[in-house]
Amino acid sequence: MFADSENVDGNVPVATYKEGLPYRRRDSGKGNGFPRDRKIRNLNKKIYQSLPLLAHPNGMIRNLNKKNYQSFHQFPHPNGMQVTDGKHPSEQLSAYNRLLRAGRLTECVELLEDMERNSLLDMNKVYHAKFFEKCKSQKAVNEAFRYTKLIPNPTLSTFNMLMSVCGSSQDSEGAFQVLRLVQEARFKVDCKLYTTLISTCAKSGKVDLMFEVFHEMVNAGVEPNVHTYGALIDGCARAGQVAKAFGAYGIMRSKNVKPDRVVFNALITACGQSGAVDRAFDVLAEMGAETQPIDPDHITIGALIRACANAGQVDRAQEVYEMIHQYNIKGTPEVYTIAVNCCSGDWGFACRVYDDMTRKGVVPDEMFLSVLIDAAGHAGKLDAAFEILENARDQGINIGIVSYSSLMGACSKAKNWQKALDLYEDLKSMKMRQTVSTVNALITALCDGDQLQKAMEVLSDMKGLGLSPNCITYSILLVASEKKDDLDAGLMLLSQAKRDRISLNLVMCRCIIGMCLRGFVKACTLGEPVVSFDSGRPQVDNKWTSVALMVYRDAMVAGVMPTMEVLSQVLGCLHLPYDVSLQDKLIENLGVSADISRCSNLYSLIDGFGEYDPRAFSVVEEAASLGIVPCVSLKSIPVVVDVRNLQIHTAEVYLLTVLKGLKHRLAAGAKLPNVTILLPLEKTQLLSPKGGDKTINLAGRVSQAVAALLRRLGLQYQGNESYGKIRINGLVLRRWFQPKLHVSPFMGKPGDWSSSQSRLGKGITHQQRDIRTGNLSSE
DNA sequence: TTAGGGTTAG
Repeated sequence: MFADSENVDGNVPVATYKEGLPYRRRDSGKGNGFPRDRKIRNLNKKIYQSLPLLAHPNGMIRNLNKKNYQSFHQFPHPNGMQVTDGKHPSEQLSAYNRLLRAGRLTECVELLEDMERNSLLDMNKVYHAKFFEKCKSQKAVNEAFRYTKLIPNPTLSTFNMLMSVCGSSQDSEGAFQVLRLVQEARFKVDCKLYTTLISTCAKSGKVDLMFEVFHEMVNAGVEPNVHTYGALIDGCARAGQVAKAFGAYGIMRSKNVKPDRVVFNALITACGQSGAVDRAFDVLAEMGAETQPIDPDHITIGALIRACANAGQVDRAQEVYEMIHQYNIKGTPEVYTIAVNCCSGDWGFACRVYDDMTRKGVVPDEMFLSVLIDAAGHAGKLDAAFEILENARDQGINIGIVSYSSLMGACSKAKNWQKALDLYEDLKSMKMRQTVSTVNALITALCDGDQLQKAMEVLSDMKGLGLSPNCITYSILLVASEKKDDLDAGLMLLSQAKRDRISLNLVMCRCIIGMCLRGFVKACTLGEPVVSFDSGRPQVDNKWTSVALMVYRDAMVAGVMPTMEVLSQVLGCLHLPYDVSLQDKLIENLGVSADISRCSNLYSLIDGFGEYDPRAFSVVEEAASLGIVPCVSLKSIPVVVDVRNLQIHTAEVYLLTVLKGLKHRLAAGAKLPNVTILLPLEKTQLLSPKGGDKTINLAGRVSQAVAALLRRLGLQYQGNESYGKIRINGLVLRRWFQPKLHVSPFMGKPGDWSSSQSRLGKGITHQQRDIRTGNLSSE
C-alpha cells in the first residue's frame, strides 16, 4: 500500500490515507517520447514552476546548481526522524513552513505525523489553506488526505479544500471518498462541495457521473449556481459533447441563473472541440448581446483560435488573434502559446506574436518558448531557434529540458546532426536531466545524417543518463539500420529491445523483415543453400527466413496487425529459389518415378507446389482470418480469385492456397469448378500517329508474375493477363491434379496409383491439420 | 481558512 515512489517532490513512498487503493499522482505518466510529449512537459512545468529545489530520493540533486544544493541541506532529513528529536514544537513548525514553501509535501506530512505521535501537534497553529493549495498545484491527493486526518475537528470548509485537491488531481474516486467523509461527519453537503465534485468528474472525463451528481444535488434541494453550471458545461466541453453543453446552458437559463464569461468561454471551448466553429462565433455574438455585454478575455480568444485551427481555418485564427489588440487584452503566456501553436506554419506570424508579448510585458514561460522554438524548427530557422533560447536565458527566464527538447527537435528537423550532438554534450555538461524524447530527437538527427554508429553510441549512453530507450528509440535506429541494409545492427537492436522489454511495433517489424527478405534473395541469387530436406519434406531453412518468421510471430503476439507489405515480405522469405537441381530434388523427394519429359506437371503433387514452403499457406490463411487479405469461397461457381490488390508474393501464395483447397475438394470427390483470376491492370498512354492519345491496358508486375507462375506449374489457362482476367478450366485443373505417372516397375504396375496416392494421402492428412476451416475458404 | 474556465508534435 504505497503511493507512487517517484513523486514529483522525489520523496520516499508513503502509506495512503484510504485503505486498499493507493493514490497515484496523475502527472507522472508515461509518454511516447518523441519528439516530446505532453505529459513530460506538464510534469516539467510542474517541476519548474513549483519546485525550484528538488532533491532526488537517493540524495542526488536533480536541478543542479550551487544555490539549490545549499538550500537542500538546510532541510531536515527526508525521513523526518531527526526533526522531532528534542526540538521545540515551534521550531518544528517553522521547519514545517520551510518544507511547505519548498513544496516538499510528503516531508511536511511526515513531520506533522511525527509530532502527533509525540502529542506535540496543535493543528490550530497550522494554516490549512496553504497546505491544500500546495497539494492542488502538485496534485498530491495522498498527502492532502493524510493532512486532513491530522485535523481533530475538520469543518465543511476543510473538506471543501480537500475535495478541491481531488478536483485538481482529476481524482474522482478521491472526491467521492471526501463526500463519504462529509456524510460520516454529518455535515450537509453544500453547493460548493457539489460543484467541486462535479468539476472533478468533469476533469476526469466522467460526464454521466457528473450529471448524476448534478441531479442528486437538485434532489437534495441544493440550488446550483453559476459556478455549478460552469463546471457542468466544462465537463461537456472536455468530452466533446456540444449538445449536452448547450443543454446544461438551457437549464441554467430556465432557472434564471445569469451566465458569466466563464460559462460562455466553456461553451466556445465545447464548440471548438467538436469542430463547430460558426457556433463558437455565435456564442461570442451572444456575449455581446447580453443586457450587460460581456467582452471576450484572453481565454475567449484562446478558445476561439483553437476552434478555428481545429477546423483548419488558420487565417480566421489569425484574425481572432488580432482581437487581443481590439479589446486591449494583455493576456498570459497561454494565449500566445495557443496562437503560435495554431499557426506554427507561419513563422512571420509567430515572430509578431512574440513581439506583441514582449511589448506588453508578458514574460514568456517555458511552454511558450518551447512552442516558439518548434515553430522556428518547422520553418527551418535553426539559428533563430538557438537565438530565442539565448535571449530567454539572458532575460533570466528559467529554461528547462522542455525548451531544450524542442531545440533538439529543431536540430533534428533541420537535419543538423552536428548541432544536435553539440547541444547534447552541452546538456550533459549542464547536468540537465534529459528525457527520452530529447535523446530520441538527437538519434533522429544522427540517423538522418547517416551517422548510425554515433547513434548507436548515444543509445548505449542512455542507460548512463538514467534513461530507458523506448519503442520510438528502437524504431528510429532500426529504420536507419534498414536504410544501410545492416542486418547485424538490426538484430543487435532487436535483441536489445527484447531485453528492454520493448514490444515490437509495425515499423520495427517491417525493417527487420525487409532486411531479411533482401538477405534471403541475395543468398538465393548466389546459390547458397537455403532449403533443407532434413524433416523429410522440403523446408526453407536459413537464418533470414527464421528471423523473419520469428519477428512476424512476435509482432502478432504483441498485437501488431501486419500490413500487406509485411505479409508479402514474409512470404517472400518462404519462396523456393528457382533452381533446376532443387526442382529435381523436390520431384525426387515425392518418391514417384516418372518420365519427366512426358509429364511436366508433377508440381501439383508437391506440398507448396514446388513454389513456396508449405508454411506460406498457414501464413496466408491466418492473414485471411485477420482480414488482411480477402477470403475466397471455394463453393462459388466459378471460384473467383481476386489478386488485384495484392503484392506479388501474396498474390502467388493466395492463388496457390486456393489450388490447395481445390485439391482437397477433388480428393473428397467434389467436381472442380472453373477458376477465374482477376488481375490488376496498368493503364498507359500511347501517342497515336493519327494524333490524339490512346489509352491501353498493360499487364502489371503482379499479373505477369501470376501468369509466369501458372506457366511454371504447367497449368493451362485461358485469356490474356493484359485483359485483367484469366480462367482455368475445371477439367484442366482436375487433370493437372491427377498427372498420369509412368511409375517404375519396382514401385508397382504402370498406372497404379496406390503408392503415390497413399503418400499423397498422408501429405493431405498432414496439411489438413494446418488448415483452419472457414479461413480462406468460407465453407 | 472553502467552489467553475485555457497552454504542447506527429
